[in-house]
Amino acid sequence: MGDIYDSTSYQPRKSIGSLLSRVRVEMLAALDAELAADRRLAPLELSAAQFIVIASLAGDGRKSASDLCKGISYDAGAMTRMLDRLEGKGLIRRNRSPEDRRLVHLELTEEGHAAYPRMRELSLGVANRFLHGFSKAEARQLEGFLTRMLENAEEPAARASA
Amino acid sequence: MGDIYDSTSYQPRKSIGSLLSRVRVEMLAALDAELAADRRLAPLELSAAQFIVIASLAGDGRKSASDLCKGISYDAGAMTRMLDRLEGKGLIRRNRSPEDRRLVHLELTEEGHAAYPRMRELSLGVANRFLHGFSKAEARQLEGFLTRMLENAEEPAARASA
DNA sequence: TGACAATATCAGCCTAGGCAATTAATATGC
DNA sequence: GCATATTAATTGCCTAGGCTGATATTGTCA
Repeated sequence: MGDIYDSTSYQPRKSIGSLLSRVRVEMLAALDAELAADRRLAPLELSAAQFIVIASLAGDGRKSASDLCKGISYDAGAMTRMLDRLEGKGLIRRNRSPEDRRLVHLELTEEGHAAYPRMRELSLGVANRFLHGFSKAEARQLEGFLTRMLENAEEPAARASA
Repeated sequence: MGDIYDSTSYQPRKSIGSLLSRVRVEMLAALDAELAADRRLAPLELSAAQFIVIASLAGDGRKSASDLCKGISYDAGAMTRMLDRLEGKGLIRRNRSPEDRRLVHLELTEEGHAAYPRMRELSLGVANRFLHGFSKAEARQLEGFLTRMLENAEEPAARASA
């Protein structure tokens, strides 16, 4: 249960952090390419980031902008502008909440709902491609590892291994 | 060996891609925080991205800018500017190659070499913190999973699962 | 050798996220 | 009730990466 990396053998460029970043870059690039190549979705010029927002809204109906930010650790200012773009494309709608007028409730438009299944399908294809050769058990294990790393992130800098 | 995710159960926000992005964000933020908090390194105002470049140069001596770009899939234009910054901080040196005058050989300055061990130490601490509770076998397994995903990225869009 | 392709670096423009300050609305404490 | 704190959304400013084209240098091929 001790430290995983030690001072003599640790190679930053080959560590899990670097690998993670590179895999992420490749997955995002792959999804962007799919979104740009799809005949139906190409005109919308969607990015992977925008897909995540739409997927969040497609999941459980009505959310506020700040809910989204918390959910995907995204800057609030950047979120405002992303919502501007998605609204401009006619994929989402903003509604001031009557109960709490600070809030803006977000929902997919009909067009957003119509486009989502295809987006989800492309995303699924990319995920499966990157997991090619994995058994289902391995994939679940990987999910578990990443989840545990996220939980470890919560702990406020426990000053491990000075 | 079939697909990992299927159309009925796939939840984009909870898939490996999303998890990966979130873990990466947290790790980068943690490293940025460490770099900013360290008494010795704080004046250098280093970012996690800059650390990766320095780590690459600290590894095996002399590389060119394009070598770096290929190694970490980074834009060439962005690399030029990052090297400008690192040169401005006195951490690296540029040398036009005499053999091939298109190339710029890069190397750490004395100050760069002096600062690197501490940077590496902080990075190691962050990595170990995120892997808290992992056995060494699990960590190796995770490295293997990510490496396999990277290899899967190579295949030019095999049109899996249309 | 000479035309043309390829490569490395760099500079300009665009996009987009992070941060700080602002505004509006609500919650809290006295 | 009123002053203060808190929260949500927004805006402006800054930074930094991605893309395109320009320039210099080298490789290729006839």
